[in-house]
Amino acid sequence: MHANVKHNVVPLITPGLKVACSQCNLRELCLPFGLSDEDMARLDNLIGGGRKLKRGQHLYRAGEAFESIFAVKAGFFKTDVLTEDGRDQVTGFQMAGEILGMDGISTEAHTCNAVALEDSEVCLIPFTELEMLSSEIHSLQHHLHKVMSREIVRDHGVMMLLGTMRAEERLAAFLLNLSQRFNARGYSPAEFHLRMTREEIGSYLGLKLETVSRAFSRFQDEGLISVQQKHIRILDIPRLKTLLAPPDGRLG
Amino acid sequence: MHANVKHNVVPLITPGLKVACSQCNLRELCLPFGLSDEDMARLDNLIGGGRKLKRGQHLYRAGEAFESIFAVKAGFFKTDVLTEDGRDQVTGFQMAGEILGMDGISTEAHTCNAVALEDSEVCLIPFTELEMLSSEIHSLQHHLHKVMSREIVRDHGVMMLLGTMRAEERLAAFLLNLSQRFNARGYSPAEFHLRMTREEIGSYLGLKLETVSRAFSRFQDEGLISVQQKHIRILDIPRLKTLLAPPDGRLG
DNA sequence: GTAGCCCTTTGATATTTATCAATGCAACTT
DNA sequence: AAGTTGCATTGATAAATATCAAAGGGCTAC
Repeated sequence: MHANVKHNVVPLITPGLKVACSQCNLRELCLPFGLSDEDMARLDNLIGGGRKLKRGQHLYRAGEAFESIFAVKAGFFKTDVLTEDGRDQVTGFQMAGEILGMDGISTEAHTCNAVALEDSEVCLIPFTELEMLSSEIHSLQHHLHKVMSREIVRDHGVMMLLGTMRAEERLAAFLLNLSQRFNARGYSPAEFHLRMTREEIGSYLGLKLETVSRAFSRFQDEGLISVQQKHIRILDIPRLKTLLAPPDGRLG
Repeated sequence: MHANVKHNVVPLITPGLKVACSQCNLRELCLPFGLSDEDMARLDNLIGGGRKLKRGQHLYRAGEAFESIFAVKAGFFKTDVLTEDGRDQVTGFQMAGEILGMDGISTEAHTCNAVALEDSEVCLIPFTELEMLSSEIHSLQHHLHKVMSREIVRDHGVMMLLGTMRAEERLAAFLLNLSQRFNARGYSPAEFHLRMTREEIGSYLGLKLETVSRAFSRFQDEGLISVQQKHIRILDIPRLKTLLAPPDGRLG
């Protein structure tokens, strides 16, 4: 009775196998998107072996030298930024097929922490080698740029969320985003298991954990979702979506 | 009596001249950073002529086809995202030497609007050509990646601001950020002219314009700054910085 | 030069979210 | 199996910010 329930075809994870983009079920979501077989073989060649992490382990920490980016092969991560004065902001949650570590390129050092929220596995992509290969393979270069750009666009979405939405709107947006991403990976969009705590959700959404908890309870009372600890079932996706679009709209 | 007052050497703008990275005073802040003379000449060659914009004009709009990124040569811009339901979030303010438009790479269409907040000039950098050239010039490729990564890091900083700071902290961070960027361009870090309205500041900071106005007034009452409409003079930078670091610290 | 408009400021009040506190639940350990 | 610990829920209250409203100031355009 545990989420996530597979609801259709795509077999997702083949744990224990040697990393190889050409064999990976995530290739359409990940860096090798659109490469020819030949080019994919060259990419395979530069990608370092996979690395497994236990829940709670850091993939990298702020300040560490930047050498690679990472593709999530299985599992679930959070990234967060910590300032000297003790502020802590979760900047994202990453799942299979998503790329981690691009923040480190600018300063040659990671600027945030990446932590596995469940037992996970990543592919290691040495960045200098990736740049070299992408000079030769135009579609790889372009796709890398798209991935980085997509991250910028995603960040703008988070700014929108933090800057303009109230607590329940933020949580609705968060749930719908997770739902859509699980769906894209062949999991149920309606029923899933949260890997993060209320506090981590709160940090991501700019809310306190109590506020997150209350919003969950309210959604449950209203029949939008059912919540049992970390197990979420979305009962009414359309109505959840309407929470994001104020009916009359502060359209000023 | 108008800001911004030049406080040292760097002559910044040479309006009317043909764009040429090799002649540009911004080259150390901008894309050609670190290129040899020869490579810079090649970059010169691909950069389309400059484009001038009057205050209020759009450089691009969300939905338009993406073809180029832009380097701000002179002036001041804002970028904002608008959703169907009427939410409006300013995602950044850009000044000389900064790059605009990288959000458009991922979908081949711009995802936000860029508007000149004063009469401005940009260099047009056709992206396909830039990719081709950067395949050949490794340092250009790497610097482009750094610029994109820097944008991601900047966005994380904004998330931190929106997610963890209260109104006065946000405004202090905003002013200190502007101060530092003006300083880096040879302008006074203590005295400058805001190009944006209180509402635009508020949108960027996730606050209502009245809250921004009150925070300005409070800072003035406390002798931290002097405000006269859009003219800002920072009187006590160190004390403004302490506003960002809560003395005891919510260091939980 | 002047009228009009937009921007800004300030006050009073309402709303939202945080804080403080206590209890309950569940998984993990021993 | 019981105890421990961390996580989640819920309630009462406080604090922060938004909203509504009105008036003043400065810039722009005519």
